[in-house]
Amino acid sequence: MQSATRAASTRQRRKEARPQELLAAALALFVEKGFAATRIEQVAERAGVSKGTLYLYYRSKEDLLKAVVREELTLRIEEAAEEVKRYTGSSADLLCTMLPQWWLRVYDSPAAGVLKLFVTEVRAFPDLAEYYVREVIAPNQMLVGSLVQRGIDAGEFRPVDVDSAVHSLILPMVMLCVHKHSLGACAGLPQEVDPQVFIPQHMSLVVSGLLARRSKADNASSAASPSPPNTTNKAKRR
Amino acid sequence: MQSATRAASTRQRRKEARPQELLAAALALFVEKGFAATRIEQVAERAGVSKGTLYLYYRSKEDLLKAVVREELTLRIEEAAEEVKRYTGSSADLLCTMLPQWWLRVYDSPAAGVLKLFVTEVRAFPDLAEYYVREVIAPNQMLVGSLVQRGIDAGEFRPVDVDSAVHSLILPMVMLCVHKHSLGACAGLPQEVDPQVFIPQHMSLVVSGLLARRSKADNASSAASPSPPNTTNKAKRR
DNA sequence: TACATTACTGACCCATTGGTCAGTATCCTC
DNA sequence: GAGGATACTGACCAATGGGTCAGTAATGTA
Repeated sequence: MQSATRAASTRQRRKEARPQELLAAALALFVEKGFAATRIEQVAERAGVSKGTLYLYYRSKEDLLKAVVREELTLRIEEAAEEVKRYTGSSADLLCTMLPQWWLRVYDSPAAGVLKLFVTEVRAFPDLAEYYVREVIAPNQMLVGSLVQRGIDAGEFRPVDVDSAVHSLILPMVMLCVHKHSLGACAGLPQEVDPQVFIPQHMSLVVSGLLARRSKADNASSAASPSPPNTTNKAKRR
Repeated sequence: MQSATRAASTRQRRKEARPQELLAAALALFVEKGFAATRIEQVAERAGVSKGTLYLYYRSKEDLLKAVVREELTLRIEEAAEEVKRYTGSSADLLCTMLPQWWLRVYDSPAAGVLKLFVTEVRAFPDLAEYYVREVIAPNQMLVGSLVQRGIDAGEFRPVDVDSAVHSLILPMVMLCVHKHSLGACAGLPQEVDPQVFIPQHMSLVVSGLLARRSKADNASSAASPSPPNTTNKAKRR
């Protein structure tokens, strides 16, 4: 972006840097205005090149979108996989210390924007969906799910529905990222919760909910559920 | 919608029904394809009228969007307010039985679509943001927040950050609704969690997390937080 | 300085689409 | 069934924007 502002007078030849700069510009604009409402020329301008140049590096607007999503996500996935490998703590620790830290970083990274972009645009680009489920959702669901399952098997956690429990842990963070780039990005609003406070507290709440033995909440929840025994019948992971 | 399919041959005059039908058509298409990618003529066609007719009832495309959002949300808000008024149970009950039921209904209603539409389009239409915060977020945050606060004051709940706790309860449901109309609407994917199972279990998890006295999770969470005492210092609602 | 290579440009093409309006068909009243 | 009122239509207009390509200028080489 810096390079775009300076030296606008002279024509530059920087074959190496263009793709990244175009992707960054495209991500910012796609997240802000949505895919359809973003003009290819705006992307080019923001990246400091002309429209023609953009088409030198990406075949079409759609191509650009897919490149944006794939680039940022694969980056993030590799990073996460490596990190989990590096980690040597217990599984409860993983849930309560590593997950919050990881999401805090995601929240502050461009990946948060990609999440919003993704939510916004999947329906129009079904092959993105397939890719995302395979590369992002499935591994993460599996990873966190196996941690929860381990806790249940050890008798440490209540025998809850594992997939649901994973969603209880994860969905708020996803929503937080999405929110950051939708309503959260609108000016003049009282800013919402601080992720630094919310994320750790949320993990703590859910995990201590998982630990809790018999309590008032259990009765209340059974009363709420149309089919009380159901809560546990999917506890084993497929 | 039924009326749109039958009798396509004869021209119909139904001044009363048009606005609703146009809104319904617009909502469906806006949610599916996004605002910018939806053609006004598609909306008209789906509603069984011509483009010109649409402009008889709505001044512009943007006008139509705002009508869609306002209509569905104000409807939902009035309903919720009335429902809370009607309710006579305890506050813990409210959290564990009424909230899940309410969200289950939202999930199955067009309001879920509006949520996704909103997330997708707010940034482009800032006056929607102001309206939404005032009419939807603030009241709900206040309502659920006061329930949590009451629990804390009564010594029933741990002294957590109230706003964060509300988000822990609410965000997954919002995300679920958004998901339903983004990735969840893509064909050929293994369907995710069943809201019937997830929603009650989630409420139960979080509420029993709120109830829980000292447990492992607390220590873990303090370890995770960069500023351990912070977790409680915003407990009093503003 | 002359020439070749190629990264880059932006005027241009044309399909698309939000919005209009003169005209048409339906309904209502008498 | 004549005539007026109006809900409705769709051809049309002007503007927009994705994509192209003939031309330009920066760089390398001799």
